[in-house]
Amino acid sequence: MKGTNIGELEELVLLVVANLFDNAYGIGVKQEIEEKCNRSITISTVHNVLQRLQEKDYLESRYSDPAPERGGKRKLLFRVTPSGQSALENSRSMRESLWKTIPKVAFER
Amino acid sequence: MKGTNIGELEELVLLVVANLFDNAYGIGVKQEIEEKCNRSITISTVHNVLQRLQEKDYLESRYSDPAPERGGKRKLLFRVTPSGQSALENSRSMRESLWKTIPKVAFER
DNA sequence: TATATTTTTCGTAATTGTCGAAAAAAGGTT
DNA sequence: AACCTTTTTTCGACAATTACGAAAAATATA
Repeated sequence: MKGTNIGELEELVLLVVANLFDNAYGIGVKQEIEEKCNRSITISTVHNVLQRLQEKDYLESRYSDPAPERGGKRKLLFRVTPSGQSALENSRSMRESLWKTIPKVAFER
Repeated sequence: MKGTNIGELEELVLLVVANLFDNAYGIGVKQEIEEKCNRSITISTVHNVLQRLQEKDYLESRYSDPAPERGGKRKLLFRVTPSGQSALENSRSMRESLWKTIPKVAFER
């Protein structure tokens, strides 16, 4: 079922957009993922995911004014929607409840 | 990069296997996902993921004795490996640390 | 042997994850 | 103006994961 589920990378990007708040555009997200998550990712991948999340209504976007710097093109800034917030909260609480009921023996050797 | 990441469904199945501990075989996992997670999934999908997780060394398996019931075929029982446990703990702590730093404004309207 | 039941394996299609290269937009150079 | 450099987004393609239906295997019972 398309659009109803949320993939692993999609969830990560959603969390990073929430963190960056008003600097959440492609390159900002890429850098945050590489620094905070110690995971390499290309800018194309980030943009692809951002766009898909917007189509799923988990993100919304607007253009910033162009920055007065060399190459300072306008940025496409993203923000988590209420649906996006719910999706995040749902996966979090689902996983937490599963963690809580794991019997100790499951991880004994 | 194949085998290095862990998908959303893979993580869920890993958590469910840990929960079921010594009843973690295909159908048990399917039922647990449908009941606890309120998510429908076919048995083929579950088996596919179980197998891939074993190839990634996040699960190990052994055959049970056949059950003395009509159709009681031997079950392929799964168990989370130390690598699997690490993978689970890593994604959990990564996400938790991202949750902690989300500014309040990010979810304000 | 034939049938019904439980479980796993196989083949295939849709969605998600991934990247390289091209296109756009802006400021600086000549 | 014409050209180059930088920042950023868009496009096109392919790989990995997610998802099913149908077939095969193994077992008990008739």
